[in-house]
Amino acid sequence: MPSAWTGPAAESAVEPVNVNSSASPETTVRSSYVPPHLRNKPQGAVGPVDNHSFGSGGGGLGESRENLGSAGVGNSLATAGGAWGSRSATASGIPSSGPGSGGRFSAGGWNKGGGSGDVRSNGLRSGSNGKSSWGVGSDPDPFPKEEPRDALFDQENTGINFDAYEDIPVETSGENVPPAVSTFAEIDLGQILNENIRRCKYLKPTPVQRHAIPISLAGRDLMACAQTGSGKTAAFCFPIIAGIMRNSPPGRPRGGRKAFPLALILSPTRELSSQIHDEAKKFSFQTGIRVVVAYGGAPIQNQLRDLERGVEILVATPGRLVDLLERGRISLSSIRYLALDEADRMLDMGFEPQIRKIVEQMDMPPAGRRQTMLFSATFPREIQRLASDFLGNYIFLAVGRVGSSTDLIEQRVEYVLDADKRSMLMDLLHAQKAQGTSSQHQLSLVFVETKRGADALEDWLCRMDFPATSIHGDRTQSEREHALRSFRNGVTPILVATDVAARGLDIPHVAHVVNFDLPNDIDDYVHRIGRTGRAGKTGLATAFFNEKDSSLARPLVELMQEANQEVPGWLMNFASRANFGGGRNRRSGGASRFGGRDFRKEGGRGGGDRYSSERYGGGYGNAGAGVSSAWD
DNA sequence: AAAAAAT
Repeated sequence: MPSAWTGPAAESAVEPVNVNSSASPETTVRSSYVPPHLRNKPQGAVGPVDNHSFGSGGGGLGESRENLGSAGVGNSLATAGGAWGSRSATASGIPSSGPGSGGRFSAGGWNKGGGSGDVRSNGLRSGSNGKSSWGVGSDPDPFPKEEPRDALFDQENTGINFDAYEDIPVETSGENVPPAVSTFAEIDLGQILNENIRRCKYLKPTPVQRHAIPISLAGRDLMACAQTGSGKTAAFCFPIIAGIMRNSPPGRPRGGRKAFPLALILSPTRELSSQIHDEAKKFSFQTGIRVVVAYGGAPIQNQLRDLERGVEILVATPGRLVDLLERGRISLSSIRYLALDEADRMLDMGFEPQIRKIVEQMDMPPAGRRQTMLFSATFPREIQRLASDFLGNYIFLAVGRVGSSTDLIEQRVEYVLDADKRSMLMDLLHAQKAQGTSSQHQLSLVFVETKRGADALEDWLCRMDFPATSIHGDRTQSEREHALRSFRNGVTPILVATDVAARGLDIPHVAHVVNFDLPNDIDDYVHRIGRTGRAGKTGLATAFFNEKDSSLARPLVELMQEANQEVPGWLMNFASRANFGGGRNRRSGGASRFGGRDFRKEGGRGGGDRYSSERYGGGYGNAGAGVSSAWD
């Protein structure tokens, strides 16, 4: 069901890279994952193979992404009319309406003549130029030698407010917990990795890194509560990479069709896997370590070929990995490191059978002969069972959410009838646009409840001339990747999303999260608003609330009060009117913010014992509430 | 009730 954006005309509007002249290509074109089916392809093959529905515009998309920071992209930066900057667009001589974009850009309101056919051809050209100037080396080295490499390493850390990390509460428990470090220099990660850390401009470790890295380097299993944006990915990648370098530096490919990865990183969504893959590749630059990603929605042949070329670190979603295992193309017998990211999310999504199959029923070495790291935002019973089954004598680490219970995220709730939501959203987006400067994108992430709703809203926004795109599970993988990329780099600074984007995705600089439709579960709300105010920056979250959301009123008020937010009187009324014991909405006061506890402390070690609802570590607000359930 | 994930 292609939306307006999937047509060539729409594509032309979103394709140009942003217009902000003050931003260099290096900082505006984010590092992004190149899916297997786009790698090392002769140029002409990209469009058709890619299978996205952008028509003839397709080839350019993959290309411009593949050549980060290339001259080609710079070219389009200099000339293309960005969606935000009508003035610049016209100043660059781009017609205010072009072939194929007529109707949609006549309504005015957002910008006049932001995109055009000319722009699209520019985008395409940039792709081709990039291709020819940089080439796509046929070797696995992801970083062509000069500028592009710096571009990649520059991306993640710009503007992280490290001071905001200082106050984050951290708690550890377990036997002989290795002491935390306060600098990277205190840990022996090896020279190459240290160099990559420097390239990434990581000046000092984040709290989760300070604790998790020494724990993992000491060879201990780890169960950790930490959110994306806290530096979690590096926290489990550094020890893996350092360990591989120290104990079994990558040698020749083993040959044969079966791959024998040394480390496995499981994550719930394709986008998250792809993001981890990007990070891991940066960290293992010039180590010889090969990082391969495998997930569904992309042709398996390319992943098979990548695996055949050798893999030390495999990043995967569970479904595709099971497929590959069943085909006998991967053996887990060499696994020495296992990391499960967003474990609660994976269980929510029904992955437990696949995960258990991967970890327990294939040929992976058992706990004790491998090192296991489990990350989860909450600690319900299923996670606890998973932990006692997968981990041995582990250390428990809980890290507060960056910006939790602070005023880093300003939460607003507006009473809006369904019929008025669109016009209200329009007002917010206009206000958001007015706040942005020409050099700084003000990204807005709009959550809706259904995939249909996402399509509808995106279509409407586009018709109203808002530079919007969408991400949800009915879109093809390449559409999803393109949407995310185009959002991240500011081409379409409005992203309409279902909960596929609620967790895990680390999108820097989201200025505004709009809950166009509120979720039913307060946990989901917390995750959604967590897309803003990241890495110590401030953010704004606006929710549209009406009678349909009554059951969320009480937990929402509690949450806002904990975070010292101003709660509107009418919402208080909803909360007091709400029938008591609103089932699952009542659960999880604080676990999503400062999560959980070491349940071993409660004598519930092992199997069937239900954990008590008693709390521990009360110093951090509502810690641990998430594990008591409505069933108790 | 919806979303995500292997085909």
